[in-house]
Formats: sequence, C-alpha cells, structure tokens
Amino acid sequence: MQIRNATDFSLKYTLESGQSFRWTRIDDAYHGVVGGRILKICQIGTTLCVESSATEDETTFVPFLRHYLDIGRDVPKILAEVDNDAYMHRAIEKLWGMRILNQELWETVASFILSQNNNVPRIRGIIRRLSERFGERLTLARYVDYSFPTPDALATTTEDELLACGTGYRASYLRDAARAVVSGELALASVKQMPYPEAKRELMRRNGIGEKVADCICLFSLGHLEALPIDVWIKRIFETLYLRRRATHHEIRDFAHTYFGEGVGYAQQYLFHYVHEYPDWADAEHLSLIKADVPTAIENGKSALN
DNA sequence: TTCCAGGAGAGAG
DNA sequence: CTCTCTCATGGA
Repeated sequence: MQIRNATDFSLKYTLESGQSFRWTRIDDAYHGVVGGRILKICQIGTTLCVESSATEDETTFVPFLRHYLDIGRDVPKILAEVDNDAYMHRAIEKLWGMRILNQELWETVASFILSQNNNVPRIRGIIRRLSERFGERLTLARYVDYSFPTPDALATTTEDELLACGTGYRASYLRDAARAVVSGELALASVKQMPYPEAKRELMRRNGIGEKVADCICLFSLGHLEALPIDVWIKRIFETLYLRRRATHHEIRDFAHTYFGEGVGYAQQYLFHYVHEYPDWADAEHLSLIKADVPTAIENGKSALN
C-alpha cells in the first residue's frame, strides 16, 4: 500500500526524534507496532510504501496512518510562525519534515511514565521486554514483534514481573496507572475530548505523572501543540540560547510560550532533536546565530516575565 | 567509582 | 512558593 503526496515530511526525523520508542530501522525501512499490527514503512521522495501484518481496508487505513504521522497538518505554516531567529531557522532547515506523532494514548501514558529519570535506549529496552512478556506476538514476513501490553495485562500482573522487565522503581507507577484505566478512574476516552489544560490536569492526578510527563502525553498523543515538556535538555537549551541565565521551569515556560506562540510544541521538538543531532549545538558558531536576536527574544518575552 | 538519563514525590524551609 | 533528597537501572 502507498501513501502519496507526503510533502514536507521526513519519516526518518519523525520516527527517530525521541517521541516514540517503538520504531526500528532495518536498511531503509522502519519497523514498528501501531494499533496492534506491525507496520513496515519506507519513504521514497514524497511517497510512503507501507506493509502491514494485518489485512487493511485502504479507505480507513490511509487516513489512520496520515493522522498518526501528522501528515495533513499544515506544519510548514506552524514552522513559519516559530521561525523567529537564525538558530531556530537552522534547526528547522536541518530537520525539515519532522512531525509530531499522534500516538495511541495508553501506550504513550505508559511509555512516558517509564521515561522519567531514564534514557532512550533503556526506555526502548524496557518497553520491548514488557511487550514480549505481556503483549501479543505478531509477524510480518520474517520480522517478529509484539503488541504493546493492554492496561488489563499490566494491571493484573505482579510488581516483581514488571521489575524483571527493568522498570525499576517506576513499576508501581505503571501498575497503578494500568489499574486506574481498567477501573475507569482514568477515563482515556474522555481525556481525548478535553482541551489541553484539563487533559494535563487529569493525567497529573496519577502517581508518577508530573508536569513533564503529562506534557509529553499531551504533545505526542493528543495533538496539543501548546504543550511544552521541559526535561533537562529543554531547560539547558533555553537557559543557554535564549534566557542566558539559570531559570525556573515557570520562567522557561512563560518565555517559550510568549516567544514561540501556539506552536511551541513543534519548536521544542526541533530544538530538542537538533541538539541531539549536532553535539556542537552550543559552540561559538552556533551561539553567534542567535546573539543578535536575543535582545529581541528577551524583549518579546518580557511581558510574560514580569 | 561516579555521573547521567525526555522526573516525580515527599519533606523542609 | 522553592530547594533538596531519594528512587532502580545500566551504559559511559
């Protein structure tokens, strides 16, 4: 099956920018599990070639996948709105086509609970072991993978079995969240209907979901582009490039939202991935890109800073 | 050995 | 409100 006219889209940057932990590149094709089936996707120009382990109805599958990959949203327009300085301009230019996924909600909740105080390779390993242990075996040709465990599967297991997958102290957070979904105390279907502030607040009622994880869920699953997950990297980036001083999360949030506007989630993702792709992100040459623009940036953000 | 990773919670001040 | 300490794990 093919998806045509995927313009201003990069499969590589979209799937390798730390928002999903489930995709593996083999040669030029990405293999992953979405919605209980294995997908194999490769990009040739503006065409995506897709294979599925399930029998797909093209009339529903193509729109589903376009939504998952955020194709169809006018991302160039959003990027134009956050393109406020030479530094951001370079990030957009280098990572052109990167989009923010709309991932399945339960998987995103569970994955980012596991992400706290952890690194991407380890998070991927934990999720892989949880899926092997509690998910359903799937095959596409000779490729084998496992569906993400259902809330029920994780709610009815023991904490020791979760620990055996490498979750560490996050095991109880994960199991409690699974139980809350099963009991209906955390109503995922209704969270999907909520505007950003309510969705975030509802998610943060769970033990193990703080502000950053809630923002990741809002951004990477629910399409709330005004969400700004502040991890150690985003804090470092804003302190180094824009605020040029030690800053609290509140100050960073205030500045970023004023400076970048409604598309701050997209701006954040380009900055986050850029500094990972380019380890020299804060060298003299890079700092010179933004130096002339900083006073403007601070000025634009000042109304929110005091 | 220590430090770090897409942090959060509990407690103290 | 902010600051500090701890939490399990493995790779650098």
